[in-house]
Parts: sequence; C-alpha cells; structure tokens
Amino acid sequence: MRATDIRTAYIDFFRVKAGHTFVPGSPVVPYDDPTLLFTNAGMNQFKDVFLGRGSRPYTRAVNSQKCIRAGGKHNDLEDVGNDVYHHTFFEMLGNWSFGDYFKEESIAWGWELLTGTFGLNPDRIYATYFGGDAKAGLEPDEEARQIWRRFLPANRVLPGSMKDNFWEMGESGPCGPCSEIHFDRIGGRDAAALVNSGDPDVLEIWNHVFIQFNRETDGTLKQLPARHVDTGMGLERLVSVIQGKRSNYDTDLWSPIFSAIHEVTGARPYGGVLHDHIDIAYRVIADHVRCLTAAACDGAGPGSDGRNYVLRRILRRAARHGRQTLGMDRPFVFELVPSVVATLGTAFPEITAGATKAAEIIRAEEELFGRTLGRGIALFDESAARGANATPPSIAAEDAFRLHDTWGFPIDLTQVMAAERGFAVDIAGYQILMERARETSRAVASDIPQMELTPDALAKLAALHVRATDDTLRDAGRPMRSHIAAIWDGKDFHPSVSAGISAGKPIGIVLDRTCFYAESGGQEADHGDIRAGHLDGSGAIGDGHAVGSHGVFEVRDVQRFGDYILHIGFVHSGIIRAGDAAEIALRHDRREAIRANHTVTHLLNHALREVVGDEVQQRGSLVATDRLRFDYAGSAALTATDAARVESIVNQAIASNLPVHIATVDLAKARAINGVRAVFGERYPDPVRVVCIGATIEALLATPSDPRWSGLSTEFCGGTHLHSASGAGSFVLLGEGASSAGVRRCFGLTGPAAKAAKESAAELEKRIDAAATLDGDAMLAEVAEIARLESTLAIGIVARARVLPRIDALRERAKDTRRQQEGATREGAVAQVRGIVDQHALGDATKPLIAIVHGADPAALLAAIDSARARLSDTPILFLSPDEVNAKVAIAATSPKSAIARGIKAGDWVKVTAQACGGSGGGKPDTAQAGGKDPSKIADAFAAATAFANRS
RNA sequence: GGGGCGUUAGCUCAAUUGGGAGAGCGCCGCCUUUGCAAGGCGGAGGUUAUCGGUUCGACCCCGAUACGCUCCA
Repeated sequence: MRATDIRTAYIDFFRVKAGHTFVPGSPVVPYDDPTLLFTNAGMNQFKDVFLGRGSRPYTRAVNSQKCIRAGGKHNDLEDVGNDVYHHTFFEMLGNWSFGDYFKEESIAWGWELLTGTFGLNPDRIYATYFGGDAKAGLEPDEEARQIWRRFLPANRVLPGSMKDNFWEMGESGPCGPCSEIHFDRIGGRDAAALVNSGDPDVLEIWNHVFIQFNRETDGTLKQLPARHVDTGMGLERLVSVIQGKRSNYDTDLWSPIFSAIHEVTGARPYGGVLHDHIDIAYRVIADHVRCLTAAACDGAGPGSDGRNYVLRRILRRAARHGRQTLGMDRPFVFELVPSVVATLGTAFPEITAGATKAAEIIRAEEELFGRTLGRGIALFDESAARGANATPPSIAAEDAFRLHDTWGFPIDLTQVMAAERGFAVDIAGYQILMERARETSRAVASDIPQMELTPDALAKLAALHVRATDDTLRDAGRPMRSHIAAIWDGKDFHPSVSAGISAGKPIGIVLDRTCFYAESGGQEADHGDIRAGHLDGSGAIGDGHAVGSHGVFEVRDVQRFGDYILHIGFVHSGIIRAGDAAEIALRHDRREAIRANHTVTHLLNHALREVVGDEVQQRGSLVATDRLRFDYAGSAALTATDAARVESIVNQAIASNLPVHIATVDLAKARAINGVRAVFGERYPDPVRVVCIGATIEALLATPSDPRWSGLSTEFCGGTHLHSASGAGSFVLLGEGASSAGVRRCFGLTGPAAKAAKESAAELEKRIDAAATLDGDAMLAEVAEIARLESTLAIGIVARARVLPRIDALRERAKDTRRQQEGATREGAVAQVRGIVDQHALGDATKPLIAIVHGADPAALLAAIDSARARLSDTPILFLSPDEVNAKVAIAATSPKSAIARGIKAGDWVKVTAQACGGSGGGKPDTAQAGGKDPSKIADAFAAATAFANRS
C-alpha cells in the first residue's frame, strides 16, 4: 500500500464507515494561540471543544493534521537524522468524538482498521491501558482492558503508568486515561517487555485518549458530563509498519525526496545506514525541506524571532549539512520543494498552491545564510591564527562565543571546523559566557506591567463566586458604576490593597462589569481610572461622600483571561477593598484615537486588496493610539503608484463619510457574504461580530452574493470602531517594508497625526521651492536643513516619493557649489604661495619656509603645501592661515627626511606653532596639521614657528 | 522584550594611538591585441547610514535614531 493510499484509507474508514466529518487540518501556524509555536497535534483546532468553550456542528471528525515539533515544549529538532523516527514535520492521523462515542467504538474501530483494512498481523499487536495510580487515587481503566481482551490475549493487554497512560491537558482541565496500540516489527516472540522501553522495533503507533474527567484546581477529579475521544496516529510510522520497513525513511513518503537530493547534490544515493554521515545528511535535509515547505505554504517563513527563528534554524541545519557533508556551496534546498509537492501535494492542496512561493522564500534564506557563513568562516580563520601557538592549538572561549552570538555559528559547527584543523575548542569557557549571556537576557524590564490570571487563579475566582465580567457596555465606553470583585497581585487574591503596597508593583483588579476594552486582535487596551469607595449596610456609599474618596486605581493595561477581564495597573492613592463600589472611566482621547485607527485599519486592508489583489491575506495588525500597523502576506514591496492609490482609496472612504455598521450574526451566514475578510487560519466564535463600512449588516445578509459588497470593507472583528469613517479625519500611509520573509508590513496615521504629517510634507515642499532661488552659502545651509527635515519629520511615503528626487537634485546642485568653492579656495591658496616658493627656490633650499596664507581652510592649506613641496623637496615648509570669522587659525606643515633627521618633525613643529595661538595639534613627522583658536596671535604663532625651525 | 555586532565607491571589503579616505572587481575613455572572463595607460564614481557631542582636527571617541545581521527569552 502506498502512503497516499494509507492516508486516504484511514480517512475514508472513519468518514464512510463510521460517519465522521472530514475537517481539513488547520495550518501549521496557529493563529490565535500564543502558547503554541506550531500546530503540534490534531486536537489543537478542537481545544475549545474539549475545554467546553466551543462547539462544532458535528460530533465526529477525522483528518490528517500537518504537525511541526520544533523549538517549543515538544522539540524533536536535535534528534532528527540521528535516528529513524523523529521528525520536525509529520502528519498526525486523527479521529475525534465530541461527546459522542467512547471507548467501545474507538477501540473496536482501531482494531478493525489495523488488522482488517491495513492487514497488520494481529499477533504482533500489543495494547496498553491505564493501570491505575493509588497515590493519585485513580482506579485502573478496567473498561478499556475488558474491551481489548476481546481482541487480544491477556499477555498482550498491558497496564501502564500515570506517565504513559493518563493524559492531562495542563495542571487543571480535561483529562483521562488513554490506551496505546503498539506494534512489534520483528514478530514471532513475546515482546511485552519491550513495550514502552524505547526499542525502535517495538513502537507505539496509535494513542486513544478518553477524556472523561475534569481536574479541579484543588486536585480532585470530577466526571465530565460530555466525554470525548481524541486519537492520534503518526502517518510516517504507520506507513513504515504497513510497508514492512524498519525505518520511517525507507517508505515512499521519502524516496522521491531522497532521489531529488541525489540528483541536485550529486551525492551517492541514500544508503539507510544509521551512523553514516551522508545518510544522516540525507535524513536531515529531507525532513527539514518538508517542514520548511509546509510552514512557508501556511505563511510562516524564516525570520529573526519566535517561530520564524525556529524555521531559520531548521533551514540553516539543512544548509549546513549540505555544505559540510555534501559539499554544496550554493543554495540547493529550494530545488527540493517539487519533491515535497510530489509526496504531500495531493493530500494538502495548499502545498501545491504555495510551492513556488515557498521555494522562493527558502532560496532567499539560503543565500542570506551563505553570506553570514562566509563572514563567520573569515572570523574563524582569524581566531585560529590567534590560537595556533597554544598547546594544543585551540579556539578561545571568547571567539567561540562570539561566533555563536554574533555570527550565528552553532557551537557544534565551530567544533567540527576546529577538529578539521586539529584544534580544540574551549567549551567550558564558552558555556560560562553563554550562561552569562542568558542571565542578562532574562533581566527584563518592561514599562507595561506584566500580569496574568493563571488557570489556577481562574478556578479560585470561580470558587470565590466571582461572576464573569460583564463587558456589554464596552463599546459605548462611557463612565459607569461598578464593583471591585477581586484584587490580584500576580500570586494571590487579597481583600484590599493600598497605595503603599502597590508602589511600583502592578495590581490586577476584576470588576463585576466594565466599560474597558481588553487588548485583543491587535487593538491596544483602554487606559483610565477606577475610583473606589465603601459600601455601608444599605448598599449606598458609606460616608455620603462621592465614590472615589477612598482609593484611586490607575489602569495601564487590560487583559482578558477566560471569562474575566483583568484591569492591570497601580493604586494611585488610598486603599481599595474587594466589595467596594467603584466609578470607572477610561481615557476618552486614547479610546477615540484607537477607534479611528481601528476603522482605518479595516479600510486599509480593503484598499490593499483592491490595489495589490485578492492574495492580500492579513497576517497581523496593531491598533495603537498614535499609529496603526498592518501585516499581510506578500513578497513584493508596494510601488509608489500603488501606495498612492491605497492611500487615496482609504481617504475617499473617509471623505464619503461611510457609516460603520456592526452586528453579531450567525457564522455560516456571515461567511457567505461576498468579499468578507477573515484572518487566515483564525477560528471565529459563532455567532460572530461583523463590522462593515458602507452597508448595513441586514443588507449584506439579504443578498450575500451581491457583487457590490466586494467594494466594501467587511470583517469579522471584536474591536471598537468609529460610527462613521469621517471620524478618522484623514489617512496617511507612513511607511512600508518587510517584517519577515514573505510578510509585508505597513504603518499609517489618522486624525491629527495624519494632518500633521501632511502639513510637514507641504512645509517641506515649500522650502524645496524656495531653495531653488538661493545660491552660495545660503543655499548650502538650506539644502542641509531640508535633508535633515526629510529624515526626521514624519512624512507619508507618498509625499516622500514625490519629494526625494527633488531633494536629490538639490543635493547635486549643492555638491557642485561646494566643489566650486573648495576649488576656488584651494586655487587661491596655491596661487598665493607660488610667488613665495619661487623666491625661496632661489636661495638655500634646506632653509625652512614659513608663510601666512589668507582665506585658506585646512584642506586648501594642504593643497598649498603639496604644490610647494613639489618645487622644494628638501625644504621644511609651514603655512598658517588666520580665519577671523570663525576664530580659527589653520596650520599645516611638511618636513623632508633630511630636516626630520635634524629634529624638525612636522608634528612637533605645528604643535608649538598652534600653542602660540591658543590651540594644539599633531601629526606624522613628514606631514601634520594643527589649529589655533586666536587669529589675533598670528604673529606670535609665526614667531614660534620660526624659532622652532631655527633652534633645530 | 533584552544583549552582541554591523552600516565606508555600483559590488566585496581595507584604513596602525584621532592627523591628507584606499584596494580588488565592475564602469567610462584611449592604446595594444586575429578570436578567449586577454594586456597596458588614464578617468569618473564618497555627506564614511542619519543627527548631535568631545576635539585645533572624527571613518575612528561619546550619545541618540534608522536599517540590517545575530544570540537569548
């Protein structure tokens, strides 16, 4: 059976036979889960169902999920290549029950599929079940054992430990026993003792998790009302078992990629040997190109932070193996992409569609690495030269660290390079430096107070009977009455907190209801104040004074955790108690600026699609008070004309005073609206909040496929918006660039900031016009000032594109003028000394020549020295030039070898001369420059120069 | 988010304690050569990323900004 048939057979088995819905796997880049670097299990996209927060229109699901395990909690990166079953990228076959079937069906279908459809030998199959744990107070999973006993003899149904057979999502939350199916590749023996012992021939192929409990925060277990099944089976392993191979790499999932490596690199064919360098390189490169291609097709390329950085490391490992083991000195990994498409493209259409772009992203990164690698090798050579005389010859710890820290040379690469020359590397010293660097890196100080409500804290809140925060009035954002529900300091809840305790230490406050908007979807949180006072028995404010006389809390950040909204900040004055009544108000100007920027972000998204094309996919955004930022998938920079069109489309929408309509509607209906913008890979609540600029939601839903809708911005969004686009005033596109490979980022301004940017641009253009009428020094000064303004002012890219060529032209003019001026002063200085030199040449050539030149700057003086030296090659020469305007004296001197021998060193000569007129100087014995600060003492300086020359 | 490093001619990179900004390749012109990634001579090309400071004098020292690389979270 071919791998692709096995995948299809699995999905069809559950789809056709057992009524599962095929739900395509989610992208490998999880969009809304910051705790997750990459999608690493099939259940990721269903997490909300298991947590009881979400639901699906089906109760049985099946798919093959692309997974990446690298860089995060599950990190298999270092193992890849050195064994035959770890991968950074793999497929997880999964089937799920959401409150539907349970152990009975799950196990029976598993048995039927493996032994029936796939024809595995039943005698080689072993099953484990949860054997119970007295310490944890858990009974054995007798139910699972009994079901298995129907298919397997007792000696192949094995009890397992808490670690292997009890699955938990976290410290609290859904959990339950699991049952694993293992397979013995050898057969004809009792392999029970080898199960879960790390033997590569007896391996786990399928895990069935039975979610039936909820772990409470006090550690107790509660039966869940709805019980779920979550299963996972690694496709690569399954294929190796079905195809009777002892290595995942010996299957047809890899052979096309190996062939491609062989063809592209010219290395000898893959031999399948475990510890062979070339075979290791084959495995690493094949694994990594799969991973990189899949990631790139889902919109994540190599970059310098987070998951992008993990991808960069993966690419560099592949490139390094290619370079060191296979002798490749040019980009080649990207040429392997078609072989990945050949093996995965049918099952994952996005990989076929994205292959060209993925190859381009990989190629660019390979070239980048080639450059840093070249520089690093040069540095390594220098270090080796320094350490060559040591015994044994070695690379110093500082150099090894520097290669790693600054040039991205992994320490093992340095070691390999050192070993090639018979050098040692000071590893102990390197590790000390590395640890020191880690410590300084950890010392984080942010001006935004960092605080979170852990799952534990959320459970405590529930136990304290604190209700979910009501934020239905957040859109209005008007000041309102509320109550302090809980006070959190990051570790514990407290009945009260005072300004003294809070000094410099962030505090979190949960209210029963709030008008504050919590940071979400890139929109920054509201800031504001909470004024709290006592309640007396009657529920009125205790002492009759206004609420707020007792404590004022300054809100600096607002975050949502589960159903609670946490107001984070500092107690400004007084004391705040849980149960206090509160008057809360957010900073209106801040909210207004954010609203304008958010609505315009939608307009920008829409305008980019109109101008660049439908392929513009949002990759992220930031809505702050002072600017907005929008990231989208795309490889080409905006051209000047495109930028102008984008800006004008947005401004047109603002000028047209388009109304902003918001409504919460059924997700399926909303998705049907023509032209709706949803963030790629994002999961949306059902019903979903729809924001449309220019038409009512009722109109959209009445005729969802109306072609007119594609001309309007319609997005799923929970943020705060203007009532009408005109509230934004105007829009200026401030900048545009790349944020990481394949992702463009643009910045924009609205309202007063946009107005200011336009005024700055107009002012600058006016100055450029005026500069055309100037000349001479006035022109030079004005051009310098214009250039300074251009680089410091916030000006839109459209205006900047218009202004830059004009500034370049001015610079050309300025350069010509400056050259003419310099040429004139230089010629003037040379002309002045010509006569003096002629005169001097008639006498004793070894006699020093000292003269005063007028109107010469240091450069002109040097030119005069040059011209004089050409005639008087044996004469020590010193020229002075007073500059009364700038209160300076320029001094330059030269001294021939014969005079230096007599003691006339040019450096000393100019120094005594300069000191006589209040300056100092120095230089080399044959040429020197100096300067004085007092032109009135020019005669003294002349005398000092003469005295020095005569004394020597 | 925090650290390290970098930014000099179209490209790749030099520049000794702060003292006159260079080389190779490429480009232009002329000469030589039957052809080749040929040879010779000459030339153009620089706000040393930007801004500010120290200094008689800054590519060099100090501070800020921008961009890039890199490591750690």
